Amino acid sequence: MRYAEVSVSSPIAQQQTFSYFIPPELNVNIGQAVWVPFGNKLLQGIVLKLGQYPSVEKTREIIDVIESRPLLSRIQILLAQWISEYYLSPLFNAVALMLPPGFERKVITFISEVKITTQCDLSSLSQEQKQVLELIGQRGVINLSQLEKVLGKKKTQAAITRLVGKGLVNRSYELEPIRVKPKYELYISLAVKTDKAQQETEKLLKKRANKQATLLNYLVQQPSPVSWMEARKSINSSKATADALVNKGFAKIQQIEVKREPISYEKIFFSEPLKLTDSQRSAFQAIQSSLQERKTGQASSKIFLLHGVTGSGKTEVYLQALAEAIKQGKQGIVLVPEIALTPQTIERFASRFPHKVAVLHSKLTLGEQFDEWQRIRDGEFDVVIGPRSAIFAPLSDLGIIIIDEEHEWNYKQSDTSPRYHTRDVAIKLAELTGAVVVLGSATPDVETYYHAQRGDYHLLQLSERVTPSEGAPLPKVEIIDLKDELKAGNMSFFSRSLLQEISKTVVRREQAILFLNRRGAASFIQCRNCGFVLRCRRCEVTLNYHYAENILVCHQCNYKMPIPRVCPQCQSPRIKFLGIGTQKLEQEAGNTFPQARLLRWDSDSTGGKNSNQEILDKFRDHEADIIIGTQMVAKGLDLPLVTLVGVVSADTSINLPDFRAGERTFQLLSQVVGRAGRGTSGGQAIIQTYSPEHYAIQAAAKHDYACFYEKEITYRRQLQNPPFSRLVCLTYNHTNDILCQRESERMRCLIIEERDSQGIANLNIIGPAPAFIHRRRGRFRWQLILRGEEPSALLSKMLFPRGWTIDIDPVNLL
DNA sequence: AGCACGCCGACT
DNA sequence: GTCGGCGTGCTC
Repeated sequence: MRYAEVSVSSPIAQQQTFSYFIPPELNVNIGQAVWVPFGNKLLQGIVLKLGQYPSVEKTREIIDVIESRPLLSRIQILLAQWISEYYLSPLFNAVALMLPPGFERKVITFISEVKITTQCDLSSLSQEQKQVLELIGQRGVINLSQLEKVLGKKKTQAAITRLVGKGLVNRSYELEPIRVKPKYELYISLAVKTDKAQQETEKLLKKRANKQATLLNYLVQQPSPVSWMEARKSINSSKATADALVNKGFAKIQQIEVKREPISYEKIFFSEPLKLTDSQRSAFQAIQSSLQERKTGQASSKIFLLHGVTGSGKTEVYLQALAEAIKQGKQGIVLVPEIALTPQTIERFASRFPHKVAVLHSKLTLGEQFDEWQRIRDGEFDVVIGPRSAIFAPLSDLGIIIIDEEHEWNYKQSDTSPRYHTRDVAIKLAELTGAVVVLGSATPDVETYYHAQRGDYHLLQLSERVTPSEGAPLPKVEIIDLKDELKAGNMSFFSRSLLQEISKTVVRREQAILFLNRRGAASFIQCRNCGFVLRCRRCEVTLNYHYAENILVCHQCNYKMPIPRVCPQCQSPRIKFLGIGTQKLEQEAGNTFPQARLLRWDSDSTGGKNSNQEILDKFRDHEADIIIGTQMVAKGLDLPLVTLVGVVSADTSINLPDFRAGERTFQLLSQVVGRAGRGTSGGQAIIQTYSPEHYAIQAAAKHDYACFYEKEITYRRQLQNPPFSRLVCLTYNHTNDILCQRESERMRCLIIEERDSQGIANLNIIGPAPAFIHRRRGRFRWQLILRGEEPSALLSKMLFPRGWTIDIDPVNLL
């Protein structure tokens, strides 16, 4: 095996690997990270294959291995290759999902002057070139990106190219410094035998060196080296005291590698498995027997859908299923939506499997993430819990994958390539490892439920509510038609019914949730004189007014500007604020219920690391009576004092031009309505809407998933939308709208050509059309949507110029 | 993504 | 001529 097929971290690499010669002195294995020369620079790469022959005639040599232990297992390599092929993403991007946090290192370019300067032709140089030379002259070497900051990117590039051509300057490359390192702490221990130390303690006491005596005595009692920081704190010692003992040879201080731990076990106690209800037990037993079958290697991949309303005890089923997998010597992954990754969730798992639960989470410091990853690879954990990326945790023997709230859209990575869906990756991974997949939700994704109905997945139903009090009824839901309120002359945000119930709730010293799916105060501002509406300069959307900071904010690009005194178009000072957001609602609620204490929870009110938790804690401790918020309030955990949920407007998500708008609305409403009455006192919910007859609203009010599903699946079948077809969303970005349209039309023709040459039937091409948000961050966007049985197969043979993004199985089409 | 190379218009 | 601007092609 003299050649390696390497996936390199260059964007041009796309789907291919590159062949490199393995120098005889290097020991190169599959899955290893290596340094390779690529063009004129050094890149990181991962060895995916070894072979006797290269795939091209001319090869270069691998420079060195980065780490002797392979970073990727064979299964992970297969998974990365599948992701790259299926989602049409560059291979290295797929590989990178599985690398340890902080692994990737950028190349930094430096510019330096050439020593033998021939001074003759300096006069013929341009302004920029002279400037560059001058800057370099000051220090000898300069970072290219610093230079670009001073002179601008294009100018610098041009100037440097000419100067290099003339032989006046040189380029050199260095790697960005390693971002994470193992953490070391000072540890102190005895350097002599115990009896000798005790003798010395006596001597020290006689000499009245009490501090040294105390420390020495403390060290005598420790069986192993102790953290110097802890020792210092517990006996109030000082560095001078320790140094004195070290110098005399009685103690020694050394650097010991420590792992940063995100879970603090101080307040976590072991929890026993709970007694299961009948439906929980039969669900558990189905999973258990599948796990046992797997062990003997008989069954094919098994996927379960655990369908149960909030409070029906899905988590206990997960816990016992995990315990079963662990009993068989396997490990498990638990995926939760990012927002649900609160200390309570972690604690629930950590207390059942003490010190055996790893957390992977973007809010952890890079160092914590790095250590956690290393420890998972070292086999220190049985369970890994985290958001979607945790599916790539380096476990050696995976037995079970649990995806909680499987309908959550966050499980699809939509912003960066690879645009993968965690559920589909999990199913693929289960196929490769033989693991069992458990999908859990109260409102399953329509596509998931369809597969369960067809028997592709095994459906497990949890019918009754178990927590906190046996059989607590689901909240009673009232739908308010806002048209009737208008007719009755009620112009406020609160219907008469909601107003009354909020007052009653506050008086009873209970809590209420007010839900509104829009941030800010006003969703747009308009001139009363000429009708002009203020829009973002870079995005084709209205600017939202934010009350707290008294500014206008673009919810697409976060552009901020002060409120103009007069209309920019007609100079009229009569500007009005229209549309409602959480900030405005908070203000209104303050006026309407002056006696109530309010709290707002949306992405504007949460900034720091723990603030979500802080707000939640504050509310749970009854430091507020009413919480006002966006989707976040729908996902909070148990809030036993909440007896009223008010949906101020159910209409924000219902009218979006996306075939999943109904599903989205149903899920959101079901979730938020389910927040009421989780305690013993029961609860009720009020949904305000202008479309009271809409099936999603009706079904959510009745807590009737089956009813919603039947309607929804009928529509999907009629319009041939997923799960009856598969979609691909192609978006082209350009600063020029005309070019953008032209390119989209050209691509449409190419796709039709390819479709017909391959003889593919049943493939619709919708568009091109401007995207719902036509302009974002200064770039126009046009879309093509493909709908068919296997739309991605066709695209893999095509070439897409820069500016195109391809989203396979998109989760939203906006 | 960078970077080299090559072609074309503007200007000393 | 020469410089800068810009499109094109290449990286095992």
